[in-house]
Amino acid sequence: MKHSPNSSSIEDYVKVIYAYTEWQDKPITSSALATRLGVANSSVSEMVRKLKDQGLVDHEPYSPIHLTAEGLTLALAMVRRHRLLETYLVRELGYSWDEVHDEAEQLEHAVSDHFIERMSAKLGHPSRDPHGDPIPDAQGRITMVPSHRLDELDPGHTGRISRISDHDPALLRHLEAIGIGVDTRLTVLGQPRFGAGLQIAFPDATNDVGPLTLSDEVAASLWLASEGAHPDCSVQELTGGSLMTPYSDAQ
Amino acid sequence: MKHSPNSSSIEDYVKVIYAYTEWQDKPITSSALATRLGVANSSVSEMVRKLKDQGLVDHEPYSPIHLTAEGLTLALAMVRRHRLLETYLVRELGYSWDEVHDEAEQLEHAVSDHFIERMSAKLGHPSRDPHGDPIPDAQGRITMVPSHRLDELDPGHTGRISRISDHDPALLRHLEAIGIGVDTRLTVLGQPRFGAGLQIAFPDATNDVGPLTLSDEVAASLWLASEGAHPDCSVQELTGGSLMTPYSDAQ
DNA sequence: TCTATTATTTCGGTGTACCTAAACTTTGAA
DNA sequence: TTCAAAGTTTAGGTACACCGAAATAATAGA
Repeated sequence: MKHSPNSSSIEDYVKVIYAYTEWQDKPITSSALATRLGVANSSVSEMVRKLKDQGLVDHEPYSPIHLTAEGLTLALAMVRRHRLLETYLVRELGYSWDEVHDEAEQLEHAVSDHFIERMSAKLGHPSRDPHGDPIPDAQGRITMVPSHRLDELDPGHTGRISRISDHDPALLRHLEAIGIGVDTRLTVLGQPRFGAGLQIAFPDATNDVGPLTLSDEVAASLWLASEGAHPDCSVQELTGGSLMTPYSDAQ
Repeated sequence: MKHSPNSSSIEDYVKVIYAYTEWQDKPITSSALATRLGVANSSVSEMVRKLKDQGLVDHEPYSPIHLTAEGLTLALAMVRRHRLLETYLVRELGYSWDEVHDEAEQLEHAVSDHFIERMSAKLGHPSRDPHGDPIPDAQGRITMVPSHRLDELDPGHTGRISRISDHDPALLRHLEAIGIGVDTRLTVLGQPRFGAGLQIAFPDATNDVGPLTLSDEVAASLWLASEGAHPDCSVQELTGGSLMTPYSDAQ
């Protein structure tokens, strides 16, 4: 029932379980969790049993792992912490885009709720972090934006980058170097195939370095929000038991 | 020799050992360390052995504990972290005087050196925290101010409060309520005796609530810097092996 | 100087979060 | 339908930072 002295490992496990389903539906498996946390499979089995005892996950042996409503609440609180911290480090302490992740990773376990809310207020309660990821509010609600992974789009699709995965600093520097950031406008030219890469162009004069080829790996780290039709924000309630499902463009 | 994965317990032990000798000379004993850390004596014995193995303290069984040069360097780094964090929380995030200690206590183990230096720069490299305690610079040097504990002064002594011990939030609120803060000007009227209290007056019109009696406990938390003669700052090098000795007024 | 008190250390044991290796399920290819 | 490969859990073990109780050293008073 209660998960009293919120150890930072528990917070990490729950956060990774949540993150896995943030942009797709398949629940996480034991080994995927182990890989993402950088621990042995056996450590995951043991820890998942503990998370289950504390009511944070549902789990049957040899099956994937799901967050309970309580686990989801904790996960969203951690995601809020992480993304607010990243935003704060960039805006208030002059961190560069690619430096913030590791610092936020440490800080998210150490700061108090009071600290988080002060920070949020000082920043004007932002709803996106520097990578374009949505920041849950204090009640765990998230503002969603219609978006697709670049490597899942057809040629001709135009929009602006709404989100960039923040796990590889080298990638972030590379993207910055070639002029791609959150809100950069792009047109998809050639369809991506694994190993073949993705052709894109910058419709904006400001970024006009002509067509560009991105590797599949890079394309998979970029999300494009369509222009027109769904400009921004369908809000979903996430506090209760309902899992977040990313907006699915049915065009 | 090396104290590689700087566990936060090690940091706490070293910090407390240092703090004990910051305002007087007697080295700390095993049991005093245990009390201040809130752990059992047996835990201290064990941990001190480890600190000795890592070259952070000198210690013979049944004797008091001294920091080595290396230990002092680590302690001063932690003190710098703590005091810069307190200053930052007050100045940038609107924390009140009495809220900062616990938050800083957590954060000092989690933030990177990069974070600390950004913060220091943003604050204009302050040399005092909100309690008036000196902040060591990045090389571990401290700017000292001549000062005495209020309960060690004779009647007639006049000066301004230069430092207030930050360990009791209730005390801080009380002092604020009766108009005493860092830089408040005071005159000592009646000599303190244990259990009897200390008589003081505010020479400043702004604080003129007349003579006041403070308990010995409160008086022991207040430091008075003399006016005139020694206005501010004799600087001592603290990086190497030399322990800090508080300025001693020979008048 | 001897003893009683106090201070400190040693000893055996706890919980957490890891690990490797072995045992066990599940899955999918033949 | 079977069985080997892949995925998962169990078993046994480590390091860390604690604990209380027992043993030992220091100290101070008679």
